[in-house]
Amino acid sequence: MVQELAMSTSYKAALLAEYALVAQVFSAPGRLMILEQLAQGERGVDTLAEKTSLSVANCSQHLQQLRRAGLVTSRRDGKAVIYRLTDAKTLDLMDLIRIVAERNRAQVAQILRGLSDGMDAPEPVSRADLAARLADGTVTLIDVRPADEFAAGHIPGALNVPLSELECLLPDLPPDAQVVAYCRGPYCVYAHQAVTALRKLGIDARRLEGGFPEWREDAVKCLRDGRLLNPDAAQHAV
Amino acid sequence: MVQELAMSTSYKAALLAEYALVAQVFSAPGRLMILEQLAQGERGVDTLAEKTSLSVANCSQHLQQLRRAGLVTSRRDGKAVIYRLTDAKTLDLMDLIRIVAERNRAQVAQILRGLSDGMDAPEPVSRADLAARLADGTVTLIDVRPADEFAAGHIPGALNVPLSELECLLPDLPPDAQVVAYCRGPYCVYAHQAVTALRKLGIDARRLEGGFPEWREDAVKCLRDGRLLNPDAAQHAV
DNA sequence: ATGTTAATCAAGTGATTGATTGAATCAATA
DNA sequence: TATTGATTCAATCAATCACTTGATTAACAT
Repeated sequence: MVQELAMSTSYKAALLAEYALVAQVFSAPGRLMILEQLAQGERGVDTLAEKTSLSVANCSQHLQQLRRAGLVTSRRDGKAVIYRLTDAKTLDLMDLIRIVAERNRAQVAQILRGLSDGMDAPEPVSRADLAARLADGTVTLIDVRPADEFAAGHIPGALNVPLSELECLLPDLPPDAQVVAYCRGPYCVYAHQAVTALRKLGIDARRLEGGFPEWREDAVKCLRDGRLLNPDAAQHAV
Repeated sequence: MVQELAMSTSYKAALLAEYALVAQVFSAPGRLMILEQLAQGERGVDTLAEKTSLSVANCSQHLQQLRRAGLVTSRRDGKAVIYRLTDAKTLDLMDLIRIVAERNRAQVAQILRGLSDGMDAPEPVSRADLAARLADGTVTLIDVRPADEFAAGHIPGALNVPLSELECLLPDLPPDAQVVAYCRGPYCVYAHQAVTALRKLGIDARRLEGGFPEWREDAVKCLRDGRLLNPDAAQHAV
């Protein structure tokens, strides 16, 4: 039994080391950026390096740490090596890290307040609400990501309006329009900023809860359940 | 607008640094052990040092990292400084780290198989199942933690049987008894080992999903909802 | 073959981390 | 007030990490 106790501590130490290793993977801002990009879809190394403004070599090294931890897998496509997330749960973990940070670290709340620039940010719109509103046609949905990411996939019915072109949207907008903005996900600040900018102009703008990856997860789930969340289809259904 | 984009990246960098910092706190086995202990209830520094077999100074330093990250708070009780978790969500985060590790790292699955020592471990018992079974009286619930932790709080109806005293349980056990074992929580291996040992002796033993902290969380929730999960009370209700 | 592009590897640097030791601080009590 | 015991701070060391640079491998095109 003494032997078993000793075994116990060694097993425990090994497990704790494994858990710590997984946590460590999320403890570098660069890797969080990479994971955020991979959440949008599979990407090559140079694309990731460009989007995260890391050097290619550095990005590659981060990717291999992620692979060693089992969080990403790669395949070859010609000269390119394409990486993708192995498990959607990874995104849940990232989101929970964010939630714990927001709840327990005053600094985070302060930064988020800074993003709304003095205005009180309205509650985000839930994905279910968005689907209903899109079906009604009572809302304008804008995708605030760069054009290439929009092209690689977006919520049906969304307009691609990168932050720098926000003003171009205004002329086509009725004054009482309700705008919902989304971007890469919970880590991305584009939608925050778009909402703040639009509200400064007196427009009723709100943020979508989560971003494109979260919406897609929901959509996949709903399709699996035989229901429809796809707003284009929903319009016909309603 | 260019200025806003620059702002965007600086805000984003600040947020990512915050998230990375929270993740980093979970990236040391020693801190995970401390958090597991604090999940059971508030503890003083020397108790934590003893339970985790860390030096007092080292433990204190870890605790201050945890405090800097906002995950624990402290109060003074006489000469002692008592630490406690500020947020129950922290436990959810630890559990999700464990789940991601189990799903994506083969090594973890291998270690867990090693814990069952060749036998195929049965599915854990859910907490709802346990409540029902306890009410029926068709199950023997054992708490495999050290006596002092049992004394500081345990599931009503549980017998305290530390691993080293597992054999003492046998004489009082009918041969067809169903045993459910629990310990500190998902990070703890005591219950795994108790189940393996008992099953080797031909006893129908299973592990409770989670551990004492998770059960308590559930119990608190149920009390808040006006329902009753407390098995002692449930026995009267049924 | 040769060159090109994409990704990885290898080595080195500066900064950070976890742990140890011993001294300093603090609150309660004699 | 002085003492005691519990905790924290400070200095240190070895190990690790993120990142850079330059060389190397791999797939494809000419």
